Amino acid sequence: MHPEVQQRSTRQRQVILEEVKRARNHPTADEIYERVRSRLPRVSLGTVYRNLDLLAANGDIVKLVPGHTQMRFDGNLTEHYHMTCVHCGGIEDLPLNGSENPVDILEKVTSHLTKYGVFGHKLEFLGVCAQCAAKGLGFPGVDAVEPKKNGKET
Amino acid sequence: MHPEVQQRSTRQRQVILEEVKRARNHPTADEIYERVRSRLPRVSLGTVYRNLDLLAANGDIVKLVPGHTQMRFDGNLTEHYHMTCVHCGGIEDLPLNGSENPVDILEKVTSHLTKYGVFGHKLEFLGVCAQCAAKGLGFPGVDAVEPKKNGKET
DNA sequence: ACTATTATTAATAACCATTACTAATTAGAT
DNA sequence: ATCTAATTAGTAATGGTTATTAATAATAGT
Repeated sequence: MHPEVQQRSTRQRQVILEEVKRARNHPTADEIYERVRSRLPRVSLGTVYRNLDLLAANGDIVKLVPGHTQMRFDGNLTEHYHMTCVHCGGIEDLPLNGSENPVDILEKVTSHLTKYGVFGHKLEFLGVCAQCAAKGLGFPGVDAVEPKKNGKET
Repeated sequence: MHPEVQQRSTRQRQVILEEVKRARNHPTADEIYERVRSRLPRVSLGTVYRNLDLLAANGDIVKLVPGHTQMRFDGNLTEHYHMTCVHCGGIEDLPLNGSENPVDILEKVTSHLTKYGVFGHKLEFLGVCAQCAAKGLGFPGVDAVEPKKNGKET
């Protein structure tokens, strides 16, 4: 390909990498920013963002990207699954015949990866972490609903 | 419980519901806004957002919420799975013993729902929709990388 | 129908995570 | 030591969503 853009080794970059490696909690960019700032007080937030992306592109760290960024709405109330297009971010229903549970679906899809343009999946579990459980927070709907500023529902 | 907040029937709300029901493409809030605006030109974007949430709370439509909003970073390069806490949004590794593929994991987890605070999962497939495929876009990394304004990697 | 109450609205400002911009700095090659 | 382009700090801009507020309008009670 084209001549590779040579990458320089900066103190900022190596500290950012160290802090991500050290963190045990899948930190956000601003969490990394704070950690780095305690060592390099003049570091810029933009520098942190740029290097996190760069390090992820290098494969030194992993960037956890949500399946989609904007909220989307569905008038179809029947249980079904979705496919997010990695190009346009659009969501469409995944036509699945005769499967009723996620395990069956996953098996079916992973065995016919190329059909419907599917080449992978995002699997994410929902739950309550130990820290929140310790605060008495339980499963949503089951226990008390945490107070909202406005009394609005999610 | 407390006296239910009575809900009024407004033209805006019913049009918004109609448009979500009619849409075939899991529209975003601003897409709904545009559709509604063609029928009610003076509708406000805030009204659309508020009613979408309200309709979703009523169970009339479904709100597709991304697993997490902020980007997160992981220094652990070994393949593993994550759990998003529905309360704090934090991500933690899911301790799984002896499983190596998502199917096994899903089976294990869904059969021990209460363990580790897991009560559900988000399953999202990644692929290329028909529209993008028609434009010649293929799987990322396999075909041409779409041009970025800045030449930056994701 | 009339009024009172209060949910709802339009309009706009605020918010927050992320990205873009720009002039100054600095790593690394010559 | 010098040169050059990658990188930075600082800051502005962006985009999706939420909050605020005064005006409007849906419903219950009369």
